[in-house]
Amino acid sequence: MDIMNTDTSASKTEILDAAARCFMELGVNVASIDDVAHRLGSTKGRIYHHFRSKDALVSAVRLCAVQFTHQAVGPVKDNTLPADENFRNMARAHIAAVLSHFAYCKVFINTLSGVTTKSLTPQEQVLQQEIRQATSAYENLYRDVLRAGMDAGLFQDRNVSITLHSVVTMLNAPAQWYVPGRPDNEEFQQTLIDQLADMALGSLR
Amino acid sequence: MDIMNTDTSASKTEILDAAARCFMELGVNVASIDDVAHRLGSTKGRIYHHFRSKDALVSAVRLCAVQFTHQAVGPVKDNTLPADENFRNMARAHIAAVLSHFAYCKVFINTLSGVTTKSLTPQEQVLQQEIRQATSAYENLYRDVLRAGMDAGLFQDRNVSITLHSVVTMLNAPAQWYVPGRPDNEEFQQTLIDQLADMALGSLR
DNA sequence: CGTTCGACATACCACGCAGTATGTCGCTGT
DNA sequence: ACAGCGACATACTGCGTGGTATGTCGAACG
Repeated sequence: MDIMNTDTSASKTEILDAAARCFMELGVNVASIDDVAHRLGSTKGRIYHHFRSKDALVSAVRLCAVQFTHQAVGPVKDNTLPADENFRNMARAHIAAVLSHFAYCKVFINTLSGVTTKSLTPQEQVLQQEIRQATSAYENLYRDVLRAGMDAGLFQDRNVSITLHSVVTMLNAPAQWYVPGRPDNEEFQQTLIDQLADMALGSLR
Repeated sequence: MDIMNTDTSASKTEILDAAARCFMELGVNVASIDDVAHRLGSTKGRIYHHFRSKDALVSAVRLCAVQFTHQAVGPVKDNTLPADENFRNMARAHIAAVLSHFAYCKVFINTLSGVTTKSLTPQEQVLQQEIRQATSAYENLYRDVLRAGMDAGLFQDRNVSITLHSVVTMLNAPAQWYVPGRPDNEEFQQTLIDQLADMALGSLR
């Protein structure tokens, strides 16, 4: 009777996929709910049945982006490894995740600023806080490794916040310029993963 | 009779400053023309007298951002220097420029994606093209140095596009997270310039 | 087999905001 | 002193869009 939880969940993720793509292509503010619905071959009713508001939909997409990367990087993190090697593995997993869930990640980084949507309902503020919390949790994965590397003398001893923000931004950079879909042989993505991870690691030592 | 060119120019830059701040604080799409006008103590009439449309105003702000950094970095570039030293000077100048013209640069990086404002007037497309051209010209400053450094064996031999995009994104990163205005002693900004430039350089070799 | 309920579709409203048409005021040239 | 123009202010409109209220339809109950 109630494995239809899977049904609603499937419908939700389908909506999220369409929303992520619309927001990616048109921009979060330009894309309308009707645009998302039209891509689904549906109408607004379906979306507003699953999400309270447009902001809620956007927040859901952003939260997914964080969860995707976290789920990709968390498992490969291994603190028994030397910090530099550990970091490289994490960086590679992160970049691969960004490429896999491109639309979500692009929306996420494009909404990092300008979310000052003034007076939002308490319901919304909770979601925002949830995202910030998830983001912080994810960043702390790197904060650990950076501190360990600095203590071990493997990384330059720099301001941790500056280092963290700079390196994470660099790892997210493909979401800003990479154009997916092209005759884009898998090979280039591997080159991208290899070289960008090396650059990120190089920026630390 | 016509040094009032200076007058209109002064009024325009005043508008641009207000627009950059509004767009930075509220987001480009959320901020309305009326918001910008209100910040100036004026009305829409003044803005629409100097700019054909809102998109034209946004484009003007973005173009200013590129010009600011170009004017800051161009003069310090010295190809007689070894590539690594040359790059470091350019990076430092770039970061300093980002901090100086923070609002403009923040708007610029926040509008890097999502400018697919579908059917825009030819007038607008010209502006867009002008911005892309200026951006390319600026990026070519770095492309030169990267190639020179790779040829000289000072930098790792990597895909130039990947390297360029990654490094420039990293140099622009402060526009995404840095919060100006705080009890922010000048000292931190110097630390930021020093350490971020070092990281960018480190990512190359 | 009637009832209920979830998952949407349809039709509609309200409003914010870009853009415009028109008015006003001060300066400048002649 | 009058014409003309530049630099705005004021008042107004139209449309896009977020949100809602209501209808429909099929599938799970009992």
